[in-house]
Amino acid sequence: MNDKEKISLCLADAQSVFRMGLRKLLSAYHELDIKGEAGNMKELKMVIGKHHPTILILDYNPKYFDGAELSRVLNEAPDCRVIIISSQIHKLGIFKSLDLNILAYLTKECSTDEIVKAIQAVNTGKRFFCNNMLDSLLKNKLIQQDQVENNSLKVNNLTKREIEIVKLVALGKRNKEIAVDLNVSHHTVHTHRKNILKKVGVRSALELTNYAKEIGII
Amino acid sequence: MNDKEKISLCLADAQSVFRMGLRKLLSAYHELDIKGEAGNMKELKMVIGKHHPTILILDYNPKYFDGAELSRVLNEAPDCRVIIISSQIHKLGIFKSLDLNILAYLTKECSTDEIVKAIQAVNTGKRFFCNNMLDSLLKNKLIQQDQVENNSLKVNNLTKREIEIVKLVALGKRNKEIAVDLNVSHHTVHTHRKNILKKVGVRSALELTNYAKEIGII
DNA sequence: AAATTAATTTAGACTTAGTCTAAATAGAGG
DNA sequence: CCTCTATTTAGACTAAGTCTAAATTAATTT
Repeated sequence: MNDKEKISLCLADAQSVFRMGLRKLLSAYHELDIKGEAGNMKELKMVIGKHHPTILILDYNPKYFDGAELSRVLNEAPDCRVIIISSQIHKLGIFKSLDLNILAYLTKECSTDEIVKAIQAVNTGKRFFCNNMLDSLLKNKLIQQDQVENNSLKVNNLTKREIEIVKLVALGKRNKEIAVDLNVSHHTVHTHRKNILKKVGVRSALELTNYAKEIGII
Repeated sequence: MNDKEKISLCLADAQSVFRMGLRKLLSAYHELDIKGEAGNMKELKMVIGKHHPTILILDYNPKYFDGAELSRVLNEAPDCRVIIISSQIHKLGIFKSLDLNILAYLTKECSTDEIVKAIQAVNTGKRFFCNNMLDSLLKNKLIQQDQVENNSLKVNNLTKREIEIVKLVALGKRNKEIAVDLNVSHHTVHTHRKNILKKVGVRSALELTNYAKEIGII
């Protein structure tokens, strides 16, 4: 096979053992060409700059791959399609990330078959969500059944004002502080907060904050 | 090398890719003999029963490995020493688990070097906590500096009564309900609760519940 | 034995958050 | 014009978290 016909891949994961496993798995597919690996942000910038891969497989754990820097790097590499393969659904900026070139979301527990399928789908510009990921999103009420359609997701329920409130609540601000910030009565903030909790289906500011992190509002 | 001198290993992890990586990593060490793998509880019971390994390397993700059943299986295999290698620190029943034969805790991001070191330590009956794990526990205030000593941990701060309260709070019970349960005034429950929050270093019942799950109280 | 300390208990005052009902205003779209 | 949604304000109530204060009991030390 001509090298130019090969799918150019890079692996970014803080878990070196997982990278080893991915290499082993993908070595059976001769149309795939693994150009390089990265265990942190610095290495990722290097391999992207050096190899310009068609596809990047990324476990985006924010402890090792800074979100803001990641956005910048990926924006500078618009031709690089991204597969997120994560064990940390909690910190997925999943909906926010749809703006970027992230086409697939996998969990680390998904089958090797799904990993290969994801690569093939993404290579032809299609989206792919593994079953684990969809199950997890459904179970955690991040999405409803009617928001899943041909492996694409449509969200989110909150209004502009409510999202403003969520951001401030997530910062740990009190209702009265938020009221000052937004130049409204503290009763208003109170009501918004109540409506948000009901809409999102959580019971406290802490749970709401977790939700906000999950869907990438903050 | 004689087979009887080899360290008999089994791998239990829902992530097949990670198992592939571990196999690849450990294949370089000829004193290690990987007897079998398991991706779920059913398979784990089979490989333990069949191979009676000296060491089990386990990512104990409760979604795939039921905690209660795990305890039972490990109790029935008292000679099997366990290395936990997890990406989900949040759900670690770490202190509770010290009763079992779990001698080492690693994160999936730790270096391959530390994995090998852990196996060697555990093989000679020693405990091992990787740097990531200790950092994480310290950062999340699950332990304080003075609770780390020669790679062993001494906890926990809470009194008997406080632990009773925590359990009931974690069930979502109200102060007045707890007061009835324990035959004390709701003021008492109130004060206990306040003291617990302060002692644990959290700010709400929800955070306390998370803590209780982390340290294995519930 | 006495003193000290930790654990458990009770109490009151205050702030904040969450749950409820109710309603006014403004804008978009049919 | 009517309706629907978003936004706003308000009051009453329950629950939880923060504060101070103190009494009783058990365990430990001196």
